[in-house]
Formats: sequence, structure tokens, C-alpha cells
Amino acid sequence: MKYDFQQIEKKWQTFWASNQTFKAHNKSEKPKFYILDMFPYPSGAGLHVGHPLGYIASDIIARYKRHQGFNVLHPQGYDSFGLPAEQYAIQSGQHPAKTTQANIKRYRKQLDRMGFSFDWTREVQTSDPKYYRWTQWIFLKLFNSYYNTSKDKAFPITELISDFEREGNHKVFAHCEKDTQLFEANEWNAFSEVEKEKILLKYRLTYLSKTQVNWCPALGTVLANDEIVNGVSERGGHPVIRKKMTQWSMRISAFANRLLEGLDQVNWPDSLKEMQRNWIGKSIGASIFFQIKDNKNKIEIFTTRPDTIFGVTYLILAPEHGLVKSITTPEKEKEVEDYIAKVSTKSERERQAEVKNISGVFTGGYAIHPFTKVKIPIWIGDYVLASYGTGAVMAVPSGDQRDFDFARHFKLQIINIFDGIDVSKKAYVEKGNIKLIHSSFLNGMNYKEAIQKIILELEENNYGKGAVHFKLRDAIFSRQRYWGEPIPIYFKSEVPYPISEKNLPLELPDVEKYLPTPDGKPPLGNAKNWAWDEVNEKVVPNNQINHKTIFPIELNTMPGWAGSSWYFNRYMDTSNHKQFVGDEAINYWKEVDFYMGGNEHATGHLLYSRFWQKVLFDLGYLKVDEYAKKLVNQGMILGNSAFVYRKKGTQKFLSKGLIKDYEVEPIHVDVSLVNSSNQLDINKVRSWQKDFKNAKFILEDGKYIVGREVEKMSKSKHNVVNPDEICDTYGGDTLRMYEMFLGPIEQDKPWNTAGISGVHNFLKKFWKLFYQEDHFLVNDQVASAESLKVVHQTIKKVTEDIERLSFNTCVSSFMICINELTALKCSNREVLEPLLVLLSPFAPHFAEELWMRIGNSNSIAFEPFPKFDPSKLEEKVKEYPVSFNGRMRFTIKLSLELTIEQIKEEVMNEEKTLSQLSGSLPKKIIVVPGKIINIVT
RNA sequence: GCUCGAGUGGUGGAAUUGGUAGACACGUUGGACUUAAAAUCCAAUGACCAUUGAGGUCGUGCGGGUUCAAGUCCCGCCUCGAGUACCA
Repeated sequence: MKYDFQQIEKKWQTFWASNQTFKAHNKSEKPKFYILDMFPYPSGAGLHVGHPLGYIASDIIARYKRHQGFNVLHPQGYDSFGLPAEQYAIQSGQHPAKTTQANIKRYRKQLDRMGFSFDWTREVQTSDPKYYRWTQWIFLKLFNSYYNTSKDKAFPITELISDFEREGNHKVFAHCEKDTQLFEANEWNAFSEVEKEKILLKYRLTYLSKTQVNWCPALGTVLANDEIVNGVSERGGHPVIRKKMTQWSMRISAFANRLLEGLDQVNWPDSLKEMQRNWIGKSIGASIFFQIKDNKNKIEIFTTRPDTIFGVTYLILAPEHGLVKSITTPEKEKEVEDYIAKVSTKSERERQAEVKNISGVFTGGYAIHPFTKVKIPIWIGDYVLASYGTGAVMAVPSGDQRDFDFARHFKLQIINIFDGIDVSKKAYVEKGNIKLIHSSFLNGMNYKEAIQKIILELEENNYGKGAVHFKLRDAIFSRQRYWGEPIPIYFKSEVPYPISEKNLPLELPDVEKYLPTPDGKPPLGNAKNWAWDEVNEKVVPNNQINHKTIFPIELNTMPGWAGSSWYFNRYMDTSNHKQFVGDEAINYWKEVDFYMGGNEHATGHLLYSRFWQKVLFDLGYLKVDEYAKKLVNQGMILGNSAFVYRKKGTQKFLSKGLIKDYEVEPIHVDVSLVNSSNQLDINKVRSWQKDFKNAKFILEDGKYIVGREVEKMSKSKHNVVNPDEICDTYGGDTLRMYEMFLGPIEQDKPWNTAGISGVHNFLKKFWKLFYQEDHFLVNDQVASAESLKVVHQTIKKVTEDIERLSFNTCVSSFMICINELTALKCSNREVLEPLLVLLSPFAPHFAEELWMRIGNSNSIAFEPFPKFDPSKLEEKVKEYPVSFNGRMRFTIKLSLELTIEQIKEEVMNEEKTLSQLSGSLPKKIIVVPGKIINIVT
């Protein structure tokens, strides 16, 4: 009987599917365990071996927890809205829904081959109207909420409206835009509906506003900050420019502090928490008001170093600052306008490239220093960002390097305020224990003392106050794309109104063209049926739009992160058509116990989803405000790219050893054309791509050796390895175990098939304990103490290692175990049965098959996990190494049952030997029970 | 620049709380079986010195330190990776 993995794996995959073995129930006597993977985006390229890494690890945990008696929820689905499907639609005209379904089908087929224990009855697809109905519903909840800053909680906007009606907005504690006007209750009540709605938009948690956005002309859409890397778009690497546009945003900034503090409650990797902390970017300092000379306005600045206020020699505003116009003197007007025009056309990338170029312009205006009353010039400079703090800075050239450089460049005054520090060459930016000088009442104080004192003085004199600022900015929520969730909003008098909950989902309309319209409207501008009939509450053709009852619907769609910001809650109750998640389900499952996924989502999905969770928690729909108790980042599996080297300007390709004397360009070749010793199969290359058909290959030692480089796995780099190939040759169980064996789960590692035979051999060896040829070996005889020891050692090690997520050492332990049992020729049921259960999370098909063959009729999946029995393990006598004077070593045999005193005595009995070895007697003996004994003379 | 990681044989990696560094696997070499190959099994495999039998020295990026004992802890560097960047 051979180990026929093909037949075995197919058989059990069918069995699990038809029996719904892994269906999770929302009611159970067992304790619950919710283990979640980050669901994939179903791309046209299919899965590569990197995708399943995290899924395998989480599946091992899921299966392990089932063995331990937990009611396990382990769902899977698809994040199926997104740009590639839309771009494919633009090229081919095929509806994205169609290509997406084809991709999903393929993904499912690939996933099934690896024996995952997903509960597929709970599958979600974010592009399914049954799902995005609730994404839209959550959007409306955000639209209809505001952030109450005194209670630090989101509330329905109706409460804010009643506050306004009662007392205006003077006393209201609500997170809103900076330049919101003040009004009394009677004024509010007198406002028109349009005026009211415009004011409310400044408070809603999702709002429409005209803001500076990151516009990517190549993609034809705006992007959020986390979608831009090094000034270019994350997808495609296209340039991004700043542009003022009317856009939907999410008021995540209101939650900055809670998002920061929540990190202390969750068991997430420190590096990931640190990334989120940096992204949120809390700074503690003060805001200070500077009176403008000959102007009734004040400039508010934010600084983390209010202690340096006596070093201020000028103020500097962002070019976009609201007061620029009123400060600029007539003589300077032209210069300032030119400067602003120049700055605003720069792309993000150009701006970054010009960091070292100091630029700015004097407005001609002055401000008054609050303490010295000296007049200080007001400048404009693009090193001040409008989007951070107040968009205005007090410049302290002696204490800040950028201010110093700027002052030097424009020959502005520099006041040294640090005792004994030379600031003629560079600013003093450290926060050392240096005393302040030229600083009036702060003279003689150090940094800490001065900050306390100055904030007191600022508040006492009403010049300013202690303040906290965050880097985290509101997230742009609209995208000018087709393949996303429609935003359930229509426009009446240019004011947005929600389409009520009961009319959801607002289904994505069909369009003929997926590109933006010629007049620059998003693709939904091509839809013919995209108007809202307010009376009949339904979508009607655009040509019926009138000014009374039928209005245009929002043309933008939601960004990719909308659907993924709450899917973990939907899995709890996918069949619920009345709520996004039912009370019973949420009370039972509450939160994710274990979340496995890549850390590339640190400042995107993992931040947005925490934000939505907090909103829905505040509004009373959820039980916890952090949805993932524990999170683990699996590392990325990288590709091992192969290169051939073309001699410049020729069709000659040089083997790697020959390239150093020539000018060559490396060209990717497919990794499947290369063997394990980096030798290229030249015949295959010739038929692989026509560029190589007539190429000349210059060999070394009769071979063509390729160059190798580790890179991200991608189709364009020809370094993708398809898991199907591995499943064909070795089987899904081998793939699972090999991916775990590659190294620590959290580490990045290049894919290398070289070691896979070791793992496959392990399964074959294991099989041989059951079958020798066709002879069934398993017997009911009593197992030897030795073999029981091996088993219990393995049980102990594997259990501990699963708990600490060290799956690679689990696989090693299995290998040691089977090697030893093979040597012992042990085929006792007593030994093999617990081992199968132990192995079942790792190689589930294999374990199920042999479980059945030794006479069990039930699935192994719910068998209790074997318990470690220490009595099977203990040896009576163990050898201990003894080091002597830190140099010589010998071993002594000691019984484990001895006390420390008895061990010491035993060692002293060795005195004779010791003195023979060293010529002196030991003075001190260090004994660590169960470990090592050390003697010092 | 700032923040966070990581550096161990030819390779991937073990060493969980400071306690015999290199488990396990790949690769390599030799052997058994075979007409041969594959498959399978056995043995050797950190470096250097020595070898009849042993044995010895060095060794976890570099330089110091703490300790009877350091891959592990402390101080100072070097290199690589990730994130972030006019954030006031």
C-alpha cells in the first residue's frame, strides 16, 4: 500500500465539503474561538505559494483549537471590489462582476487543494449587493453621527441638532472643522434647510468638503495617504499631484486619541503598533496666538517647543493658509501670488525632491510677539504644511534646523537662547539640560521647567494654551471609479441627502464604458439609470431629473478599504438579512480571538477597521471597541528571481560567471526554466519567449548559469510559483508542512523548493509505520517504554510549540519522532493513534486517511488533543556536565530524585577526582536542579 | 534624519527562563541494494590541529563589559531589512 496522496486528498476534500464538517454554529456548549484570515483580493493571476502561508498557520490553529474542544469559527471570503478588475473591464469591455466571479472560482479551487477547514457557508464577497448593502448602511450610520468630545464618543447627529435648537453651538463639545461659524439657538432655528445641512456637514463623521486631495491623473482618481508611497501611487507607481476637489471624507481624526490608546489593550506585534503610533503621530505642545499688526486677526500657531518662544524671530505660514491674503501688503501682493501659484502646481514628488531647496516669500506684514511686544516679520514658505497643526509656525532659528536654514537663506535674525551653545553653524535641537538665556522670565530654566512655566504664563495671559496635535488626517473616502460600492447619497440643492436604510442596497448600475466621462465625471456618469425619485423612493432614469422630486445620485464610489473595514463582523452572521450582524451572533462571538495577516495593512485596513469598529461600538451595535484581541503578521514569501545577462546591443546571453568584463543587462527569465543548481534549460527558454528563439547562449563549463535575486513575488518578474504545481507533485499536506518548515511564521523568506523532499519523505516514512508494502503493520500490543517516551516527548514539544506559534519546530519534532519510531520498528496503535491526532492540524488529509484505516469511523477533526504524560518521560538517572574552574569538564551521573543538598554531597564525593584534575579542592559549588553543576576553587 | 527589527555552518534554520551552540531538513561525500538508474536504507559532514587509542584549540557581525557560565544581559560600533519623513 503506497502513500497515494492524490487520491487521499481528493477523497477527504470531498468528504469535508459534503459533510460540512467545519460549519460553525452560533450556539454551542463549547467555548468559542474565532480565528480570522485577511481575505484575499481575487486577482486574475491566481494564488501563488506566498498567499497560503498565513492561511496554513491559521488553519493549524483552528484545527488545534477544535481538537481542544472549542467551537471554532474560521471563515473565508473575498475582497472583490477593486481596481484591477475595473482596468481589465476598460480593456476588454467585460463586466467586472463576471471576471471577478471567474477569479473567485479559480481561487476557491486552489484553496481547496490545501485542505483548509474554512466554513464556506459563511463566505462573503464585498462586491455582492447582499454584502455591500450593509457597507452602505454603515456609511449612513457614519453620515448620521457626530463626535462628542466631552464624552469622547460618537453619537447620533439628532442629538447635536437638538443641542443646536436649544443653545446654538457655543457650548457644544463636538469635533468639527476649524473655521465653523458660531451661532445662537434662535439663529439656528432661523436657518434654511440648506444652511442647516451645510453646517451639519462640518460635524458628520463622513462628510463632503472641498479639500486638498492627492489626485492621480493616470488612475483618474483620488488616493488616501496610505495609498501613496514615495510620492507615487501604490498601485502602478504613477505620479500624484495636489488638487482641490470636493470629496467625501471620514472623520477618523476625531478618533485619533482613542485609536492610539486602544493599542495598549490589544495583543498585536509591537512593530505594527509602533507603525500605527507613528502614523497617528501625537505631539504634545502648545498653541499660541500672535496678534497681527494693523489687522484684527490673530495667527494661531502650534509648537512642541513653547519654551523657545523668546527665540522667535519670524512667523511662517503655509502657502494655503487662510490669512495670507489679508496679511500681504499691496507692494508684496504680486510676489506672494506668484509664489503660491508656483507651489500649488508642484506634485508631491517634486515637492519631496526639492526638500533641500529653501523657498519662501515675505508678506510685508508683521505680528507682535506676545511677551516682548517686538514686531516680527510674517513669511510664507512651503516647508510649512497646511494640513498639519494650524498651518502656521513660529520660527526659532536657534532651536530648529529648518528655521535656521530658512533664516540663513533669507538673512533673517537669529537669537541664541541657549547658554553656552554655539548656534552660528547649526541650530541646537536637542532637549539637553541646557539653561535658557535671553528669555526673560524663563532665563536659567532648563527645557522641562521652561515648558511648564511658559504654558502657565500663556494660559494666564490668554496668549495661548497647552495643546495636542495629531498627524492623522481625515481619510478621503470617495473614488472616481466604477468597481466599488455606490455611495447612498443624492443631491438636492447641491446638498447631500442620504437614501434611507430601507432602500438599500443601492445597486451598482450598468454602464457601457468604465472610463470617466468626457467631461471628467466618474464612470458612474455614464449610467443612464442613476437618479433618485424621492417620492417613490427608487432609482429612475437620469432624464427624469427635475428640481422637485427627482435628483442626481452621487457618482463617486467607496474606496477599497470600505468593504474590508467590517467584514469580520459579518462572518458572525452572514445569513442575516435584517441586520449587519444579529444580536445573538454578536453576543456569542463578540470579537476575533486571533487575526492572521500581513503587516502591509498596518496604516490602511488595520487602522480604518479599528475606526469603524469604534463608531459602531459607540452607537451600540457592537460589544467591544477593539475587534481583534490578538494579531499576528505572517511574513511574506519572496520570489527567487532568475536572470540571464544580455550583452548590450546584441542577442548574446552570457552565463553568470562570464559577465564581469562586459556591459550586460539582466533580464528576468521564468524560474520554472531553471534547476536547483541555477542551470538554465536553454531549449525551454527558446520556446518560452520568442525573444530567445534565435539567441546565442555563451556557456561556462558547458552550462548556462543564471543570476539569482530575492524579490517580491509577481507575475512581471517571472518568479511566481503556483501552489497547484506543488500539490500535483507532492500533495497539499506536504505543501502545508513545507511552508511551515521554511522558517518562523513571522519572518520574510524566499521561496525555495530545494528542501521539500525532506518534508515529503517524512510523510512517506510515517506511512511506512502503518504499511510495509501491502502488509498492515499496526498492532494492539503494549508499546515499549522507549517508544512511549518518544511519543510523549513529541506531544509535549508540539503542544508547546503550537501555543507559541513556532510551527517550524513542530515539523522538526515530528521528523525526530518518526525517525526514532522507525528505528524502534514501533507500530503499536497505542503510539500511532495519538500521533495522528497530533499531526492532523498539519497534514489533515493524511491523518484522516490513516485514522480511518486503523478502524475509526468518525472524522479525526474533533478528537481530543493528546495529553502529555510526564511519567512516561522521566529518566531515573541523567548525566550532567560539570565545569571546573570554568575550563575542565566531566560528567557525573545523578538521580533526578535527589535534592540539591544530596546533589552537592554527590559532587563532593567526586572530590578525589577533582583534586587529581586540578591539584586543589573546590570552595564553592553552584547547583541548579535539573541543569548544571558548577564548581569554583 | 527618526522609529522598529535582524545578523548563528555550504543553505533554510534550532537553542523557550543566561546553563553541553549548530537540533531538524536540504546539499555534499562515502557505502549497501541494483546490469544500470530511480526509490529506499546506513555512515560522515562548523573550522583548524592531532590521531594507534584518544584528544585539543577556535567559533553565533565587530570591540569592550557583567557572570562560575553569554548566541541570549549591559555599553559602544558595523552591516542589512522594514516603516516614516519639511509633522513645527
